[in-house]
Amino acid sequence: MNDLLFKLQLPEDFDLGACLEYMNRSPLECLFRTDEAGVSRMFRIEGGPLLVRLSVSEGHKLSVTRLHGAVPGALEQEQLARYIVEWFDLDRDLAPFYKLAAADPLLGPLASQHRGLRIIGIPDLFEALCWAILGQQVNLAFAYRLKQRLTAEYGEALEWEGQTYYRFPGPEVFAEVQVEELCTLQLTRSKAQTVLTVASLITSRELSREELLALPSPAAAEQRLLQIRGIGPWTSQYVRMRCLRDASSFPVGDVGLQNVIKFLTGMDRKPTPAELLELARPWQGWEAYATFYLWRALY
DNA sequence: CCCCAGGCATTCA
DNA sequence: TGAATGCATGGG
Repeated sequence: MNDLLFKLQLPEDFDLGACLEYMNRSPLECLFRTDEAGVSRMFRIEGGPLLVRLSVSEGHKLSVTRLHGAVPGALEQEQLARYIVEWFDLDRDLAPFYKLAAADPLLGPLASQHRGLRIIGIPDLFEALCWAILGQQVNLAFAYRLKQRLTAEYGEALEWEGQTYYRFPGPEVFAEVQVEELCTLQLTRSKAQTVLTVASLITSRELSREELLALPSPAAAEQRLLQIRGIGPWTSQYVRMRCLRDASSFPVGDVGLQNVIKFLTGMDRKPTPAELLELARPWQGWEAYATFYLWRALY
């Protein structure tokens, strides 16, 4: 079928291939499917599920095509476009980042090697919070497994051409769910409780992405998130980075980041948060991008 | 059996 | 305010 819905003009310093490499890092990823030249993802619009594929087309444009499902109206296409802009951070000018990276011994090689990679966002607040919560203090493979189970159990599935596509469940799905039920998916009690707390806050509109973005500063948004039990510094900084699109967010507690720095600098131990902050001084304003690129050295 | 993983809450000085 | 400790779970 392959209906072209619309095209988005891509910014300079965008390379879909570099983004796909990152997105392709786990075979357990269940919320989108990458191929050599693009990525497909399921959305839900008024008319039902909609399967969309993104790929690059002539003139440095991103083509958005409908593979299957409901036909989006003009308004829905605008929402979809907005989602994609946030997903790939398309409206950010990366020139300043590459300028500082070129002068940085740690970032320089990574910036050249992955040039055009952007922070792959998680525009939906509930999904972003859940992903961070699931990822607390477990290895990444297990975090993906937890997300996969949660999605398969509570999300929405769509079969098309022999593949299954999933959509992450909305927070309202968890209204009647008990902690014990989530624990059967191998979430710890604490993770299960935090997921339910967040689901309830978002469903009742006590918490929203719009509200967080409307706060005076990203730091204020972080403070707001920290008030929620089960959400600590790492989770709130991670959400700032992946959902609120704050390029200056710096998850210093991140063990992956610590390990990369240890590896790249040849330290015989992991750096302390204080040492990381010192190291990150030249990255002022771009700490999240620095972190994202540094993560690339891990896989 | 031990250590680690894209932490958090609690306690104690 | 900040360091130390307990905690929960699977993987290697």
